[in-house]
Amino acid sequence: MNESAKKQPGRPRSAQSHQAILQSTLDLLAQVGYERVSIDAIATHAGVGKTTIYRRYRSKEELVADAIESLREEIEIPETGTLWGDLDCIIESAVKTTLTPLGRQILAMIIGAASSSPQFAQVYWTKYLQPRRQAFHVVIERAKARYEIQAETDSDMVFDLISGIMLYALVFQPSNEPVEVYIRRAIDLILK
Amino acid sequence: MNESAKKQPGRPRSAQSHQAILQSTLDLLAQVGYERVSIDAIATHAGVGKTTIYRRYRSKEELVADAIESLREEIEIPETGTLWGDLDCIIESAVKTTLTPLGRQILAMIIGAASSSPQFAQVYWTKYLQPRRQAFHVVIERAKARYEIQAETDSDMVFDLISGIMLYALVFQPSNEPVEVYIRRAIDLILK
Amino acid sequence: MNESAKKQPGRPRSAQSHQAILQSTLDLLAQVGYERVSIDAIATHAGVGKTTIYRRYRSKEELVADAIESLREEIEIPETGTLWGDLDCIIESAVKTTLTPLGRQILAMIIGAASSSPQFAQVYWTKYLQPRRQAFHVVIERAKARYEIQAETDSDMVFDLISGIMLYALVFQPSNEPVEVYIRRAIDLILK
Amino acid sequence: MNESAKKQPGRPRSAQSHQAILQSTLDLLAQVGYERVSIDAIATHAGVGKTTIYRRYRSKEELVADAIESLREEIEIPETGTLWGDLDCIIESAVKTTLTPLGRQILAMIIGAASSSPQFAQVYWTKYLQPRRQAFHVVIERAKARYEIQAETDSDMVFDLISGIMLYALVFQPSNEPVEVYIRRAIDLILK
DNA sequence: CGGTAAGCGAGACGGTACGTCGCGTCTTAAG
DNA sequence: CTTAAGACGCGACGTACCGTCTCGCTTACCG
Repeated sequence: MNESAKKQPGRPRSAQSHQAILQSTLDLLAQVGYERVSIDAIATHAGVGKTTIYRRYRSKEELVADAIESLREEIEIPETGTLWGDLDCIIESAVKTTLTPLGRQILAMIIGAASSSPQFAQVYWTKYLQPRRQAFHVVIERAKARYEIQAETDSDMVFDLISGIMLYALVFQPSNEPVEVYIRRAIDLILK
Repeated sequence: MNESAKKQPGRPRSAQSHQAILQSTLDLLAQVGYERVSIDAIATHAGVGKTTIYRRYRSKEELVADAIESLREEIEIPETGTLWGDLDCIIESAVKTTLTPLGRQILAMIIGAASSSPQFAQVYWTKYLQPRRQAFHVVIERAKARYEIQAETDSDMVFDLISGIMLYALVFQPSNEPVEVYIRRAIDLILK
Repeated sequence: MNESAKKQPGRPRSAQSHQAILQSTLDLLAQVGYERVSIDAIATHAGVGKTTIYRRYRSKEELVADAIESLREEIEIPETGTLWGDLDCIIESAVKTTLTPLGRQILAMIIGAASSSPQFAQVYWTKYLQPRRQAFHVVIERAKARYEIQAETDSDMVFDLISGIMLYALVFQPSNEPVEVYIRRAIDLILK
Repeated sequence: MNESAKKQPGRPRSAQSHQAILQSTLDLLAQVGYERVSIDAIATHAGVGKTTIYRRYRSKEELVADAIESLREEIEIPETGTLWGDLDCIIESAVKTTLTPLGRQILAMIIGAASSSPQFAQVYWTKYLQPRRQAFHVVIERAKARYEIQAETDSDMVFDLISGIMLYALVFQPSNEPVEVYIRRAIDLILK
């Protein structure tokens, strides 16, 4: 079958080291932030030589990007029977993954890199946001079928608005309410 | 009037150097991004000693923050007579200032810093967003008076949604349309 | 006789690789000097894995020592019939083997190592200098028998003086004459 | 006078750091040898940043060369009244400075470098050996005036022979006698 | 003649030192 | 008392070798 897979000579790269590197990267990233993580620190924390990191990644950016990649969990489409039940699931899940030190750092990095290397943000868009947008589409279609919302609602735009307000709330905390409540209010306004 | 102004002895600080520093900071910020600007480079580019920078700012962050501050233009509340006329002005102005390399860098910086030092984002919120939110409030109130939109519309939440979708669009370019058109569609959805 | 020689099982070590390693070591040693030779480079140049080198030698020092060992040619005692005929042969041979990039590197290495590990120089002394000293002794004894020089001449000391001046000339080039001429003048002075 | 001397702007290089660097270099050089000294270690030992070293020297070689330079003491021409009195002074002084770990390391380095960059040995020759050769010339001339040795003796060649045998003795320890005694015997043979 | 044990090439591994760069501070002389 | 210049201590960067450790193969011998 995959005839090229097992052909390369020499000692194979250690999956264990690989995992340790990614985990340490995420740990330290959450602790001290992107700027202040040093490759040396990651290597030490992972019990690994710097070489082993640089063999896999050309730079801190690449390493961090892959570390973030690695923790992308499965998207599951909630099905509670009501629109707001589904939405609450989505909000909770999104808030949970984004409203952490690590989440903030990742977003900051993506936005920062987006300027110099747009494909970086593109990856995040393709791998992370796009699938959720589609899951959201399903939720909205179901709600339309139940006549909970108008048939002409543009689910993509609604998703983008929700993502936008979450990004915004994350950075600026525009309200004194808990984020979840604020988000729910916003969605309420969008969906009338 | 300001009797204390001319009191301190010695050579006064050069306003010319000050300006050169800010301009160079913005130039290089737009060119290479926050991370890769070096104080040395700014000093050289501005024809100024590093001392002169560090006398005014304690760190790169402070310098960059002030440089960004310095280009904040006056907020003017548009008054075209119709809600959409006003909104178009607001959108155009916002897009114009944000959709540039410099704009992106600034946002990236704010979001990045927001994680480690929240007061950084707070400054941006207070000095930049808050006034615009208030201006937006005026525009919405006028529209309410003209019965263009419902009286119970929460102008702050609408503003946040718009800001959010702009932030989001800026980073992820979720659509193939020009940003302005996309934003306008979004606002349309919000205001029904 | 050597009943243990052919007993060990498994694949025997490749004499071809062995030779390639030694040759590559000497080549690179002459090209870039002891410090800058890397085992990796030797392995690559010899078309051999690093393992194959480290199975034979514990360190770069050992490898280089053996490589040098390997090129030690037979000492032949010249017999031209006159003292100076013999001496000329000795000088020419010595100059020829020492006044090359490789020769210099080897000497440098020996002297360098002599400080940290005296047995290194001792090996060179025992294996290289001692036999020549004895050959020289024969030449001198013959000259004494021919009454060309005084009977009480200490051949060892003369040999050491000659070796010393050659070492010295090699490093410092104290004269504008060709080395051979300079050496001959020195010997002349020693033997009156 | 020296019109160019005091013109350069900026903070002058710290003579104190300079001294600390040289001293630490010599200390560590004597302790662990050229190969095993690390710039980091020198910097730490000297209480100095690596930058400060690299601002002055491009490489370890350059640094070490200058450190060695720095400890060159004054040459004084002995005047005991007899040739052998003078010679004993010279021998003792030479042995004292060369027969130390540091002395050996220095010689090793010079010889090693001589191969790749001959001007390195040339410096040592010009700055160290040449002056001693001249001092030695004076000693020999005085002995000639006292009719202690033949008038046609070539003092340079004698000096070179002595230097050579010392270099040789230093590296190979060809005899069981103390070095001073061995050297004295050698000189005796040269001068008949 | 097929098993077994060492050798082989390739190359990844945990380290150490390298030489460079940027930080924010300090020290000059010049204004 | 500020300025331009630039040295300072520090610490991270990414590279190059070190000597060790797997890998999946030969390659020879021995039972």
